[in-house]
Amino acid sequence: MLRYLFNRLDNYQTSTPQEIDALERLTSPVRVVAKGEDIVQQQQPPNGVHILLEGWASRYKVTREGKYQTLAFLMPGDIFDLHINLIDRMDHSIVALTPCRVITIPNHRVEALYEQQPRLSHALFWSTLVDLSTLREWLVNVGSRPSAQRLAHLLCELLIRARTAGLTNDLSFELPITQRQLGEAMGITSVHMSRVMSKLRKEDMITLNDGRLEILDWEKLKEFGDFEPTYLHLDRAHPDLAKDL
Amino acid sequence: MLRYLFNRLDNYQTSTPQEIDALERLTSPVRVVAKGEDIVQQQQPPNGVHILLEGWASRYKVTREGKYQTLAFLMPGDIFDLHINLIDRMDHSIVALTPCRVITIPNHRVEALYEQQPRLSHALFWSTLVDLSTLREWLVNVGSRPSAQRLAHLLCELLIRARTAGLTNDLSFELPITQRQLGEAMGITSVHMSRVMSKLRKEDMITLNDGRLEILDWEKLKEFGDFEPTYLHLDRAHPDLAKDL
DNA sequence: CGATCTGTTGATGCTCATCAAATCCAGTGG
DNA sequence: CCACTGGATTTGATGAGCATCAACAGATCG
Repeated sequence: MLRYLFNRLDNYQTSTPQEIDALERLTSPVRVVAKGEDIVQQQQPPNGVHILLEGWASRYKVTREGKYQTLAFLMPGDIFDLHINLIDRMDHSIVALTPCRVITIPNHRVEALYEQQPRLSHALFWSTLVDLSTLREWLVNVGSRPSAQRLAHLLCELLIRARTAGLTNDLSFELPITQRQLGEAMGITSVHMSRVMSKLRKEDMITLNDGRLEILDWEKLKEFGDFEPTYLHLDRAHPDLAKDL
Repeated sequence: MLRYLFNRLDNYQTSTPQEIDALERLTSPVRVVAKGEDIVQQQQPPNGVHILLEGWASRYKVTREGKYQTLAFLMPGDIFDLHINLIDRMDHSIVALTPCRVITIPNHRVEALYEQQPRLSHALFWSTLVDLSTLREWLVNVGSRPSAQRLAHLLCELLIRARTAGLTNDLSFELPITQRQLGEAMGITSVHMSRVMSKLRKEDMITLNDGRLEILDWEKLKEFGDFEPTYLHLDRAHPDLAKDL
């Protein structure tokens, strides 16, 4: 059930069957969330740590002007809002971009996990730090790169992340996200997103059909998008992950 | 010595003299860093938790095109890179914007702190979560707001943060930051920054002389910048902090 | 099968970057 | 003490990048 999550954690350290078991026993029943529905809502008190088993989601905020800003894309195997229990109200929401299956570890059980599974806790902690450095890189992306490079950078990141979870097939993976949603992540409109996407297509870097992205020329896309995967901190267990593509 | 830090932590919970003492005993000697010099450098292994005693600094990254993107401004009392020890190399740098005085808690002593001072650890943890939600808000700012509102929003945030550390005098505080540096934080050039700044001045929202910012009309600036301080999570100890201005 | 959502393309205009030049100021060395 | 230098700020002119508005085609769905 937690296959994708542990695939990802393997990039930090290999988990033991006991640890996998310990984590599974702490979780609540699976919650099914329909596309478009909020998994976590702004203003609500945080109720625990969530793990996305299936589907894609996005963390977002809305400005007074009604503009949506996506703060992160969440894919199967992602664990989110670890350690959020010190805050009394969520300052953002998380919405299901596709039908999702989610499990939750209630706050009171998280403490037990820290005490009883320190090694696993470190791995989860590591994944939180990766989320944080990814957020920093997004700010660099939105603040400092022109839109075409911004998209190229994002697609590189999503490929690597999908790959660490075991969601890829060579250089392609399911990307069930609309151009409008991609635009909301990068601070551009869906109209401009369409133009930028077609540029990457015309230059033979990618194809995107039926919600499946295929990267045709990894080196070119990586170079064009100024993508340096060091911020994903994968080199502890697999130093060459981004190289052997 | 840690006055500003504990002022800020007071927004979460009041620390006991014993806790203040415990933290002070863990720190290394004060390090003096010249203006323009890096306090923490990209590629280096993280060497511990840092506390800024005096001066301002910025967390930043540089793109291949040579553009600087500021990820955070650090002011006296800020503690940074808590829990960073799980990552093997820094993915960004921190530079002193003014002459700075910094102390460091080495990694091996941080563990002891967690064990011996759980209550204090929670407070430090809380400040890390606030940094994280501040980063999210920066992404919203850069990705979704026009430049004048972006600046207004940033200035509101800086006032509140300076205020929680005890660095303000009514509605004014030392802001020893050039317009170029402000621009690098918001993804605009220094030329455009100058125009935007003069707009806020002309509309009688602020003055900025000799490195001191004064907010002339808090309500107007807040409204204009779409500033909602909930993301700073100050309402646990002082629900009205942003209101009683 | 109409209704809605998504993606595409064209036309137009605004925001901000870029280039350039002038002013101001702090620091430096003669 | 003053000339010189380099950084910070300001203002103007021009152009690039992206938003906005609009129209349409294809896909999806109740």
